[in-house]
Amino acid sequence: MASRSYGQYCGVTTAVELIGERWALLIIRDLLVGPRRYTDLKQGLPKIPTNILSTRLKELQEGGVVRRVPLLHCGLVYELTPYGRELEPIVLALGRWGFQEMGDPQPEDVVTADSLTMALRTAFQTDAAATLPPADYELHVADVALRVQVDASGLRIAQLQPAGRPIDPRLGTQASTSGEPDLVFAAGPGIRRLISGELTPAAAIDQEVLAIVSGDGTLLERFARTFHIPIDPGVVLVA
Amino acid sequence: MASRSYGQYCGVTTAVELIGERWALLIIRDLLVGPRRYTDLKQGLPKIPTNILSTRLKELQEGGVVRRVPLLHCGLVYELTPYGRELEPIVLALGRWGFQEMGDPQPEDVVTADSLTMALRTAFQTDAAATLPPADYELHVADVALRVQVDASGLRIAQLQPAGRPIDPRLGTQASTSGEPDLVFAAGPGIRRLISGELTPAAAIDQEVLAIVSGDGTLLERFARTFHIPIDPGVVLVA
DNA sequence: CCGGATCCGAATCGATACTG
DNA sequence: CAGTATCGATTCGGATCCGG
Repeated sequence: MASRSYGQYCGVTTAVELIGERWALLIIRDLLVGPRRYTDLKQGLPKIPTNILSTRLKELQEGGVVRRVPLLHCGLVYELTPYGRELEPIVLALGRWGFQEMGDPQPEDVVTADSLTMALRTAFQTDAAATLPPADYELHVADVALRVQVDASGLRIAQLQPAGRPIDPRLGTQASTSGEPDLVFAAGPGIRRLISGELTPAAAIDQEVLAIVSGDGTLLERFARTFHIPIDPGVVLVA
Repeated sequence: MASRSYGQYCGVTTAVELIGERWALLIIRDLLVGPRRYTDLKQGLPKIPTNILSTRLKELQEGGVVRRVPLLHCGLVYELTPYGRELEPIVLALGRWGFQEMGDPQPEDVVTADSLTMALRTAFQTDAAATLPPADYELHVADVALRVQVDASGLRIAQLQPAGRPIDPRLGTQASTSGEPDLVFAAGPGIRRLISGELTPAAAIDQEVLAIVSGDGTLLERFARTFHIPIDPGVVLVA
């Protein structure tokens, strides 16, 4: 099954042979959020053909990136190996890099819980979080709902069921959430322009990119400072 | 020509749509060394079909990653845009990640000047270079020859012609090299095991992984400390 | 429902040949 | 030097099917 070789003895080449096939890095992105069942991955990657998903999972296992873990009486999950988890900073950096040229969504584009979770991680500003007071948000984008807790020690994101309860904690990085969030707000894909700094929180509300559901709206300012990906001006000139 | 979309509105997805096609990241790796002609790229990627190379270059231009620059009376070169150059830390990190699972070379595998140049950059330890005295190496691997200059201010690598002179300075990141190197040595692909720390310099010479051509052999120790990618023990256990 | 395997047409890739 | 053109080999995508 040795994938088509590039014929070079080089670290970059080896990396690309391990994770460069179509869909592979998106599978890894989702697994960076937490272990996932085959079906979870399929739902999180709505356009992936099932044969491709199973082929990639097999290849990633052979490459030592992914591991298959049976759950007692509960099916099985795929998870990253320690080697696979070393890709986290790379995937986050790629997400930041791609963010700058995302443009506006295609009509067919969806936002999934895992992709939004990772997007928030890519945008997370550790130093801002360390200097600002803690905050506890509930964020709704399209039909995904996230509980986002920020304090000086870092970032914690839990995925909520449409109903409002966190999903299966067995599978999760999701620790149990407690109490009520300080701010609940809903946004569309235009939230990207809040994170890029193109829009202030006030402007975002004005343009109906974002709406406050409940809680202290002034926290949006803190949110925007905690999650931020500056657009490099050099990039815009080039594009 | 909009490449097959993954159907998600996400930074990682956008990044993979821009640079995730087969061969794209290897083209970028080579362009990170310096601007290159079409023919240079073809030689540095011996197994790439020419139609794929031209297709990728077109796509990378549309994506704002690569730029086509005519040279006065001298043909033209491709170079990274500022946006493309932002990929440097990502490609270096991928190279380090892949390095750990490179294993031994396939019989067909080649080592190119650009891939070796980038490999040295991935392995470069800034802090070791800052504390160690400067050094000036000439390194031969297979039929590529590099002049590698290290001092506290950083790393400079020039590609030498088989004859021994640096190649066309017009195209180069290659500044003119001066004087004689402190150490000239030749190695095979096993140099990887020196860089990983599996082999000491003495053992590398012993096993004929590496041979000193001229100069002060004790500098090999300094070389090994300057260029180092530790193998994560966790990885080995998993693999 | 979970975790895939199979089949088949469409698109892409790879190898070679050829051209301004 | 800098690519196109062509064409068979592979892979991908979409749908269906299957065993537990």
